[in-house]
Amino acid sequence: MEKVVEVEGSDEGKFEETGLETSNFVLSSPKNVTDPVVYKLVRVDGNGRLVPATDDELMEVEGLLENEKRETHIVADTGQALGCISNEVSPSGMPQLESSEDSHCSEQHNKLPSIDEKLHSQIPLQETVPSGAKSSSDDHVTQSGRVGECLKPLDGPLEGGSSTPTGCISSKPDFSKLKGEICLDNLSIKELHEVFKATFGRDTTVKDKLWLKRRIAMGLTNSCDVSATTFVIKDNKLVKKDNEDGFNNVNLGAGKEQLSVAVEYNEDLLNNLSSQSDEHQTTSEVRLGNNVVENNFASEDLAADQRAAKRVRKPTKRYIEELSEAESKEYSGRSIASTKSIGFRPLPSKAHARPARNVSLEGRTVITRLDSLGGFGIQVPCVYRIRRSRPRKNVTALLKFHPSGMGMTATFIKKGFDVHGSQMDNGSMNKVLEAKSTPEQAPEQFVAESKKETTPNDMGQNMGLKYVDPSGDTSDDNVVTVPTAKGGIRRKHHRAWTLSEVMKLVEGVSKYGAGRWSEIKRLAFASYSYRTSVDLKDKWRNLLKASFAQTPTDKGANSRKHPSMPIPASILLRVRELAEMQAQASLPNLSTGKLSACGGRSVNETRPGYL
DNA sequence: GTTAGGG
DNA sequence: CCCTAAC
Repeated sequence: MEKVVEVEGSDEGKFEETGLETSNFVLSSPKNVTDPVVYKLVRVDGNGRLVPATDDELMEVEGLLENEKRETHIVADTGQALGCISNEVSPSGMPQLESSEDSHCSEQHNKLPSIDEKLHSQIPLQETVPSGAKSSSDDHVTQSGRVGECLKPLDGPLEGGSSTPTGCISSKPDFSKLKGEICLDNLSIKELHEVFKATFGRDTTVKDKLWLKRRIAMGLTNSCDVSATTFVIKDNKLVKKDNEDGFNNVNLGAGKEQLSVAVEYNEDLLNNLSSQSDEHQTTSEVRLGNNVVENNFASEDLAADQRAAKRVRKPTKRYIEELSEAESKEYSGRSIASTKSIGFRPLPSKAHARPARNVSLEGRTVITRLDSLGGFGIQVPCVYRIRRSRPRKNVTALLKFHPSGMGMTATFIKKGFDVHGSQMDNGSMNKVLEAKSTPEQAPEQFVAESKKETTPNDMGQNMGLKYVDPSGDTSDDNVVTVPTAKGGIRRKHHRAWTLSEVMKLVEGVSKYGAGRWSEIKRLAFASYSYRTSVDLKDKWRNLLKASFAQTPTDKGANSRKHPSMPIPASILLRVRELAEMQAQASLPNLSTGKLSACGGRSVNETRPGYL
C-alpha cells in the first residue's frame, strides 16, 4: 500500500491511507461498455458501504473506460506516476507532452481519483518506483509538488480546476451555448471546455484536447461513438455530423481490441484486488504508458498500438514470474494479500530439519548426521554420505537420561539448522559430540572388556545408560567430524572395535573364511549394523598385521599399545592361526608350499591371511 | 553390490 | 575410517 493518492474528499483520504480496506470502484460489467454514459459507478468506502459516485467520478470513469477502449487512456493518475515513470519508464522514450501531463495532473488532484488512480493507490509500482519511493509519504511529496506546478499555469483560467465535485454537479448543461455547427477539431482547449460544460453541465479541467473532444462527442451522442467531431446543434438538439477523421476511427478500432485486455485486468483487479497487486500495478503502469502514447498517437498511432500490445502482454509474464516469486519470498506485509500468502508458507528451516531425522532400526527417531552440524555440511544430513546402511547413533537417545546433555543437543541442533551452512564453531561442536561419544563408547568396552580384564569405565553407569548386550547395541552412534582439505567435513565414524567384535570377527573368519566379509557381516555381525563388510575387512587386515607383528614379542604389545583397545594375545594368536589356515586353504599346493611347510609362518605370512 | 587395497 | 578401483 505504498501508493497513497492525495484526495480531496476526507473520506477517501481515510481509507486510502489505511490500505486495509480496499477502496475501489465497482463498475458494472465491463462488457457493457457499449454505452459508457450508462455506466454506474459506485465507490466502496472503507466501511464497506457503497457510496454513490459523484458526477465527477462518473466522468472520470467514463473517460477511463473510453480510453481503455481505445487502448489508451487519459487518466488522472498520470501526475503521480509521472514522477516515477517520466524518465525511466516512458516506454517508447517519447517525450511526454507537457500539456497532457499537466492536464492530468491538475485534474487528478482536483477530482476524485479515477479507477486507475485507485489502482495506483493500492498497487505498488514495481518497476517504475524505486524501492525508496514505496513509502506513501514520498508519493505525497512528489504529488503535491506536481500539483502545485500543474495547477498554477493551467488551471488558472478555469474555475473548474479547483472546483469541488459538488460544485461541479450543480451546473446544468447549457446547450444554448452550443449553436450551429461545432467542429471540435477546430476548438481550442478553452473552447472545448466551454463545450464540455455546455454538454455536461459542469467544468472540466482536462486539458487534453483529444480527451475533451471524445468526451464531448460521447456526451453529445450519448454513445461511444467518438468518430464524429463535428456536430450541429439545432434547437438544443444534436444533429450529428459525420466526420472523416481517419485516425480517430483507426484508434477506436484498435482500441476495441485492446479493450478486452483492459477489461480483463479490471475484472482481475476486482476479484483479486488484494492478492495480486503486482499484476495490477503493472497494469496501471501499462495504462500510464498508453496514456503517454496517446498524447502522440496522432503521429505515432501505429507504434503506440504495438507498444501497447506488447506492454499489455508483458504484465502477464511478469505476473507469472512475480507470482511464483512472491510465493517463495516473504512479503513485508504491505498488502493484505501478502499476509495471506505467507500464512501457509512453511518456514524453510523446517524443511531442513526434517530430512535430518532418521529412524533407526529400533524405530527410534534419531537425528542423523549430527556431524554435519559442526560445519558447513549442515544441510548434507541425509544426502551426503549415506554410509552403506550404517545407522546413525541417536544422540538424543543417549542423552535421554542426561538432562543437561539433552539440552545441549537440542541447542546445537537447532543452532545448526538455523545457521544452515554458515560457519559454526567446529571445535565446540566437536567437543559436544566427543563428550557424548566418549561415554557412549565406554559401556561397550565395559562389557566387552569385562569378559577380558580391562577396567570398566563407569561413565556409562553415570549416564544411566543401560548397556545392553553389545550385539544389541546397534543404534547408537557417536559422531566426530573431521574437516577435510576439500572444505567438506568428513565424518569420522570412529568406533573402536570392541573385543567382542573382534572375537566375532575372528569367529566369522574362521567360519566363513577371510574375504567373505559380506557374509560374515550378515551372519556374525547382524547385530552390529554399524560394521560394514569393509569395516570387517579392514579390521581383519589390522588384526593380521598386529598378530604377525606382535607374535615375536607376544604379549609385550598388549600392555604398552593402545590402552584403549589392547588386543588380547589369545585373539591375536587365533588370528594368526586363521590366517595360516586360510593361507593353507588358498594355497593348496604351490611353489610356496615350502613356506607353509616350514613352521606355518613365512615371510609373506600376511598374505595368506587373505583369500 | 562386494572385495581389495591404499590413504 | 575413507575412498576407490576392480570385480
